[in-house]
Amino acid sequence: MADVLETLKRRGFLQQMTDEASLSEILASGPTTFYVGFDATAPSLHAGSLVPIMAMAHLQRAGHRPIALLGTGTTLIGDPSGKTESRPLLSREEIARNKEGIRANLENFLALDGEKGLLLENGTWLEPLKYLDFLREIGRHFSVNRMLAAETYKIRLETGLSFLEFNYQVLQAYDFLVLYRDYGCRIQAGGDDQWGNMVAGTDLIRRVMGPGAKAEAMTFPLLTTASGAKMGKTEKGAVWLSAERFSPYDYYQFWINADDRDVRRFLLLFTFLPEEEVEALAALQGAEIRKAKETLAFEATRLLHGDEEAQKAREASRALFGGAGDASRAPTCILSPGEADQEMDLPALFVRAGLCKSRSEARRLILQGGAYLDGERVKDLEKKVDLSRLDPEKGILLRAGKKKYCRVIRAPE
RNA sequence: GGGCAGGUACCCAAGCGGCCAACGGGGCCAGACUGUAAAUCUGGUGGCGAAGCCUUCGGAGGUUCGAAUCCUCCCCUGCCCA
Repeated sequence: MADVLETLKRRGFLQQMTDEASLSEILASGPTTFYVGFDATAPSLHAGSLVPIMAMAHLQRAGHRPIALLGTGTTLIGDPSGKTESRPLLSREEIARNKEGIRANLENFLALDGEKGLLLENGTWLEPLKYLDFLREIGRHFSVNRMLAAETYKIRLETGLSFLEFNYQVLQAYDFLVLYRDYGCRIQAGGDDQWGNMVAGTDLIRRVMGPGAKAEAMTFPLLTTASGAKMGKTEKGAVWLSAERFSPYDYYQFWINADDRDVRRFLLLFTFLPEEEVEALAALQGAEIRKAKETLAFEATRLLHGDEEAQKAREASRALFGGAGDASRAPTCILSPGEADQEMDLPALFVRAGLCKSRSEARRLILQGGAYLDGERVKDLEKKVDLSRLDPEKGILLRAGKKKYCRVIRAPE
């Protein structure tokens, strides 16, 4: 069995470990069960969750058994760790809906068939808990003094921390105990903001299961891009993993627009390319780096959306930005025949294609010279576009600014 | 429950009766320069528009020719006290 911990370390996955020697020993001794928790706060995960997911995939490839734990119970509480304010409470219905989306995201990367990997939800054991029993059996192991001193709650102690949220850590620790006891899960992994919650879990296991109990925790770095933004967020919002919320083309573009300084790190984290290959790509200088970015984008898109979608996205990207490739793969807006028969002025067209939010915004765009029709800059606000004779294949290509494209075509009668 | 301080556009934050669609900064958008990078510079950043109009300053009422600005009630947040 290859030293997967070493691999993870070299590829930049590891931030903190409770006991590196012990972890290494556990992983080397044979197939091991480990878990990573995911909050069910949204109907899709976003790119920020990719680090843990990729780490899980590496471990699974090395023969270990991942448990993806969906926080259907803990999400009812809300994790205050490192947050400046509490989130609105989610209903059970929302959480149930979110769960399905997240499951689909995870299954793109991991086998969660119950054999090679498991998908569990902590609502299963948290929902039936009896308050008094829980306090007596689990609550007594927690020191309020220590929890209050924790760094993750520091901000919240100034701005307000409700008793509800204060319980989050206790519940997450309890999760680990349940998984340890009932599923033989010995390792918890997660983002570095989870460190406090994870260590609370290993402590609880030792206290409840006795000093011989060996449970470990490891965290992954919380990535920021070289320009300081949180990984997985763009100005327009999160980079979702669900194709419905964030198209494969947009996903591809997200990666290809990576900052130069991030390319090496991203290739190591978000692709399975061998390290030598990554180093070769990362060594490219100047404009050549675009080759490395194209590889990054293609591989990352392939992992999430599959080979076919990745190829389509690459075709579109090449066509729009390089002049080669098939432009019909570009994002497309289809007009009904009724719509197409009406003349539209330029602002209306840009709004209809979704490139601008309001007519005012479209007007600004056009006035400032950021609007293009089939590659030609257009500055005439009044210009009418005759859509009734659009070529049903090619349509007309709209561009807003440097990077946003939309092809408008007319639906067949 | 009592006392105090607050709630202004994506965020921070001015404004405290007309000159306010609301200073400034950040962010974001566009342009120039580039390599679909970074940095830099310029312009823009509620909506509809030709002028102009319409909707905004926690919510609802009120005073006034005129309110983000004054008054009343309510909601929310933080701090201190119970």
